[in-house]
Amino acid sequence: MGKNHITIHDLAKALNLNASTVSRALNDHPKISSETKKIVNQLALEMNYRPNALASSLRKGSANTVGVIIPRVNRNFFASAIEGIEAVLNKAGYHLIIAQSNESLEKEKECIDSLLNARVDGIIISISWETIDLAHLLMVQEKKVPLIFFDRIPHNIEASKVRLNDFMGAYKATEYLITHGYKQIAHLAGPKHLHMYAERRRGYVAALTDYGFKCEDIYIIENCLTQDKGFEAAKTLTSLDVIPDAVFCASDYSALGAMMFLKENGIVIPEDIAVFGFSNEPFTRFIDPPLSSIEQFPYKMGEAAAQLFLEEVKDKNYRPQTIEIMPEMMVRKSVQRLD
Amino acid sequence: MGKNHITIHDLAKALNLNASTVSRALNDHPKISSETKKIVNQLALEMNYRPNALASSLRKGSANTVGVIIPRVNRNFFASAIEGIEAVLNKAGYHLIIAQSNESLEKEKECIDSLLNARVDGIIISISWETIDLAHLLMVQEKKVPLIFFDRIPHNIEASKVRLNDFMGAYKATEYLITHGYKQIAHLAGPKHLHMYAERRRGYVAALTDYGFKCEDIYIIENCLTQDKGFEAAKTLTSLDVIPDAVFCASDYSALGAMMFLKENGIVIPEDIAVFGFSNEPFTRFIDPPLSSIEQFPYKMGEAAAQLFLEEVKDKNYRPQTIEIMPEMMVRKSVQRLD
DNA sequence: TTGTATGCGTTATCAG
DNA sequence: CTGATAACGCATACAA
Repeated sequence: MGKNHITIHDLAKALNLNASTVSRALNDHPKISSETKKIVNQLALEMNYRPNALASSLRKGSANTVGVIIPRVNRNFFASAIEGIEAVLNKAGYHLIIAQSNESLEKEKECIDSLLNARVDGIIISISWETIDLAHLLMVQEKKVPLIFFDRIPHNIEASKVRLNDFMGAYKATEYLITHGYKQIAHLAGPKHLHMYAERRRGYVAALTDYGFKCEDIYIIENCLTQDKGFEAAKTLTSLDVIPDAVFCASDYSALGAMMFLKENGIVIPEDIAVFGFSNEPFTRFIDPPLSSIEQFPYKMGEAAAQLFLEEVKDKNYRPQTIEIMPEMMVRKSVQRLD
Repeated sequence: MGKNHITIHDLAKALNLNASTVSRALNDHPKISSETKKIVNQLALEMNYRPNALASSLRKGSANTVGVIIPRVNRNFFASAIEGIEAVLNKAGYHLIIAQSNESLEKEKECIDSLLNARVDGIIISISWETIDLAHLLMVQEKKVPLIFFDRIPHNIEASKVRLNDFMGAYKATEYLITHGYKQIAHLAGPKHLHMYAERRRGYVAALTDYGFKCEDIYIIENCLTQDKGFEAAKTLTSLDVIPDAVFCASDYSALGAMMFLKENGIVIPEDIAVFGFSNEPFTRFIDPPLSSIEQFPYKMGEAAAQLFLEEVKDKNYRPQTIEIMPEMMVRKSVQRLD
């Protein structure tokens, strides 16, 4: 592998120049004659020279690279976020290294390690569900490597963050249901210890309270994020004395499961029961009836995270900032009564 | 950035050792005393030393890294493929650099450039739709960098490839429709110049022919891959003198569009018209009725591509190989007549 | 405008 | 078993 690569020395020799002159010519250094630049660049092209980014980065002390750690690429939300990050950072001359934690703290640590070893200029991360101990993240900060969180954010660490306003997303959805005549609104909730789900629950409760509704525990199904759990939840809810006429779900998947149960049992959506999801997964617009949901703007979140990195890297005495993305309702037939 | 990094020299100085001894100790070199190894590793831990992967790679002439170029991460197929590639290559000690071409030849060339500059040990690629000129890919081979294609494959280049047997996927789907009593089977086809769509069309035609059906051009809608095009196609097909009773679509999205038109116009799926898609997109199982489709096993394709790379890199006089993945039918309600 | 010398942090080679 | 030295390819301070 070693010997068949062309270096600036090869170019220099061929042109009777010094390697440093070649280096400068290739980098468009101001005090190199345009004549020299021309012949150097031409020969470089002819000989198919490619700069060794490794060597260059080593010398410069920076690889112009940002590491992105996400739980999985195979999720619409994270894939879109990556695209947003990439759009901003490419424009600024940075490359991306994408690493997956697979929802494992152990793997997340490994990702951090290799990114630090690769001397990335910064790390943008959405943490795994397992990440409670933050030692590895604090270590990144000790190394003075800019660290930006997005979407899944630990609260007990001082750093730049891009967060979704989950509270408002939930509030708006619940409010929509209330103002469109639904009276008994249930909630399929996520685990309490995860901040974003706690917030969604809080938004749901706040809307009910603000509009003078009672919030009853019996209408809140705990830890209900998957399709299966949603199915079961619908079964539970429809067997209550007073059956709810709407369900606000913390996840599109539990919403989907609930819809399946309802449809199988002849309960009409949204006439009998309305369903509202969260995340605006691609499938929501395709199912029958199309599922109303909360759009999180992952692309925008990615862009914002990248922006925060750029600011932090530019300004030496930068102070951590938090950007809040406001979600939007995507109202579809699953909540529109024909009246 | 430069000065606050700990190097093997720092460790060496602190321990009154030579840098090379430290290096060897950290790399678990056989002829270093276990005593030395212990103290070195301990100090490394204490001082939070991290090896500079850039320097190491430069010196070793390899970064143990493979580049993956795909059109977009935000597609289920490619995201799954990446996971397959990563699973295999991580186990073999390689890292991944993921680059997106955004379906642009220009961007694809840039990706190739930066990957080569990063001195990757190989490139695994699914080419963009625009990629007809292959100069940049041939150049990779000239540089003796292993190049593996998957899914989207140029035919006029000698290299290792992982391909889906599109022909059989289409054949099976069409055959299924035939053997389940459908008589007039239409086809929403992709662009003829793209090999995979040509193959799907060929499979469709072959099945019809094998079973003694006439294959009529009027039932083939050209260049029909999107939801909108599928919608229009359904409109066209249902206005024919003899309306088809089944549609085999080269894409799940055109299938979806067709289903939308049919449902809106009171045509019952699958009683009046059956619909078969291709790709097994996640949404296919959620829509109503669930859409039958062809599973392409992207994760498996990724694994296979990674395997090919490993073989090629191991064996100096390796000869290009092609692995063919056999797709499978996912039969769902969109083709199951209740009879 | 160009050349010289040096170092980025490792590792490989050659001694001892 | 360990040490000294050079080299990977490039970029920069300094000199000319």
